[in-house]
Amino acid sequence: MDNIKLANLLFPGIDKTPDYYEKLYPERNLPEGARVTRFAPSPTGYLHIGGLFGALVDVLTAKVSGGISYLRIEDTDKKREIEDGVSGITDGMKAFGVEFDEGVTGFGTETGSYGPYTQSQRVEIYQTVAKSLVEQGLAYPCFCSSEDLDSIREQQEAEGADIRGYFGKWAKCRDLSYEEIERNINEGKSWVLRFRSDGSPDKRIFFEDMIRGKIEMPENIIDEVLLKSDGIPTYHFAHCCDDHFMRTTHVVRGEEWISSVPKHIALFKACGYRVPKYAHTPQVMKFDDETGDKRKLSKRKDPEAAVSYFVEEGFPKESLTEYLLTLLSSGFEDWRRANPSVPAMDYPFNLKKMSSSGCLFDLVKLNDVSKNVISVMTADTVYERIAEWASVYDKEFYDVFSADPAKSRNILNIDRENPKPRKDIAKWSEVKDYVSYFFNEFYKADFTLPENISKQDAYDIVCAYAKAYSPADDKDAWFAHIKDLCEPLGFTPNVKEYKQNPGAFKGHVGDVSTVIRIALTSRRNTPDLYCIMQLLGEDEVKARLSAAAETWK
RNA sequence: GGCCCGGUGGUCAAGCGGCUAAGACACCGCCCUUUCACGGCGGUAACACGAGUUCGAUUCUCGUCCGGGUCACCA
Repeated sequence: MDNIKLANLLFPGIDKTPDYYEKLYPERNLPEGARVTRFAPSPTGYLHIGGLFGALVDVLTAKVSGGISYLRIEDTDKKREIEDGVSGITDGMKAFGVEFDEGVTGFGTETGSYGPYTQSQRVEIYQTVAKSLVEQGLAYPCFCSSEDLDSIREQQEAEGADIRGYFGKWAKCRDLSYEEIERNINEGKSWVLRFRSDGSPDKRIFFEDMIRGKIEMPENIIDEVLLKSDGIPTYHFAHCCDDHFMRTTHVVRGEEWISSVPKHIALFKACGYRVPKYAHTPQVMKFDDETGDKRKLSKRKDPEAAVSYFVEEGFPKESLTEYLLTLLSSGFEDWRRANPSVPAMDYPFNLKKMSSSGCLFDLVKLNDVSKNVISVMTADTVYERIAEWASVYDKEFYDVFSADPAKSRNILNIDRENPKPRKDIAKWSEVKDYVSYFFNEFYKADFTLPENISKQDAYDIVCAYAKAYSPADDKDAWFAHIKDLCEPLGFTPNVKEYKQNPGAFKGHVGDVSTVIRIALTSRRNTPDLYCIMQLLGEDEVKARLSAAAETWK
C-alpha cells in the first residue's frame, strides 16, 4: 500500500505538514515548573457546578505555578450544540471571577497566540495531522455504516466479549486495499478516519495521575475514530492535537475520562508528541432523596447543578467559589481562617491535596460559607450587590429598596462592620424578607403574641411605652425607659430575678421588649430594636405603636 | 459483563504502621444576652466487611460488599 498516495486521495486539499504548526505554535517560554492548563467545555448546555469546579482547578493550578490557563471551546459536536453555549460559559466564568490567561473570551472573541481556541476553527490542523498519520500508515479510512457498527456491537454483546469495539477481526476496513478505498470514495461512500492501533490485549500501560497516583490499565487496542465523516475530529483526536499545539502541560478533566487515557496515550505517542500529565478530578454528587443514594449531579434533573441557579438565588459569586474551594481542597478552610481577607484565587492550591473521592454538594454548607462571606462585606458593598441582584431578579423590591439608598444602607449596617458581625444573610433573595418591616410597601402587620403574654398585658405595655417613648434617647436611656415599664405592670426588669422566682412576676424585661418588638416590627426576633427604631423614625414608631394598641385593646 | 476509580461521623475532611482518630457544616446542651443573630464552652456521632503481612494496622496486600465511571462518527 502506498500510504502517501492514500493520504493524498483522502486529503487532497491539505498541503501543510505538522511541522508547519510546530513552528507556528512553539514551545512556550515559561519558567521551570510552570504549568499550562486548559478548561475545555463543550457548548452543549448551561455552565454547571462541575464545570466551574474544574475551571477553578485549572486556573489555580496554573496560577500557583506561574503558568498559563486558557479556555478552549470544544464544539465538535454540532448536533448537541446550543445557541448561547459559548457566551453562557464565558459569561458564567466572568461572573464567578474565574479568569483565564488566554483563550476564548466570549462569542467570537479570544486572546492568545496559540489559537484559534475554538475547535471548529481548527479543522485544518487536525486534518494536517491526520494526513500525516495516514502517510505513516497509522490511520486508515473506514467505510462501515452505523448499521455495520451496530451489528458488530450486537455480535460482541451476544458473545459476551470482554473487549468490545472496532479492533482485530471486527476491524473490517483496517486492511482495505488502495483500490477498494478508491472505489468506495469514487462511489461517494462516506468514511471516517480510524487510528491503526498497534496495542496488544495483554500489555498494560502505567501512568501517574496527579490526583490519584499510579494507575495501571490494559493498553488500548481499539481503532478509535479520529475524524468523523464530516471531517471534524472526535474528542480524542482533538485533545491530542490541541493539547500538543497549545502546549498544555497538565490536562485537568473529570474522572469520567480516566478510562480513555490508554487511548490518548497511544495517540500522543503515534503522533510523536509528549504525553501531558493528567489530573482527573472527582465528581460533584448530590443526595438523591428518591433513591437515598449519592449520585452525580445531573444537568437535567437538578436545577442546582446550573451555575445560573445560584446567580438567580442571589448567592454572591464569592460564596460559590469559596464553597467550591472548600470542596476541592482540604486545606482551604484553614487557610481562609488564617487569611480572612485575601482573595480566594490567591489560595496556594495543590493538586496533590485534592481528594479523589466524589463529594456531595451541600447546600447547607454553602449557606454557612455564604453567610460568612457576606458578614465581612461593608454595608455599601452589600447594598450595591443587593441592588444589582434585585434590579434583575426582583424589580418590585429593587424599586423600594433603592428609593432611599441611605436608609437601606443603614438598615444593612445594623451590627455590621464590627469584629463580630451578624450572619443573617446567605443570599440576596433573602433580603427582602429580612428587611421587609422597614418598608411600608412590604410590611404586613401581624400582632400575634407569644402564649405567655396576654392581650391585656400587651395593650398595657404598648400604651405605657407610647407615653414613655422619647425619640431623642440614646441607647441606655432608651432601655432604661423600657425597664421602668416593668414593675408597675407586674414584670421584673431583672431576668435573673425572674428565673429565681418565676411565680412572682408576669414575666421579665425580655417579655416587655418582645411586646414592643412585635408592635413595631410584627416579629418576635429582630436585630437590635433600638437601631430599628432609629431607622423607622418617630412618626412611624408612633403609628405602629398605636396600631398595635388598637389591635390588643 | 470487561476494564477502571472510590469507600474515615449525617455532610466535607485531616491522617500516610503506634494518636484518647483533628477540624468545619449540621444537630443537641450550657454560657453570654431585652428577642434573634454573633461569640464562648461542651456533647452525640466514623475508620464498609473478612483474611493476610507485622510486635502493632484507619494506614500495606488480597478477597468480598457497596457506590461511581467507562465501553459512540458525545464530549
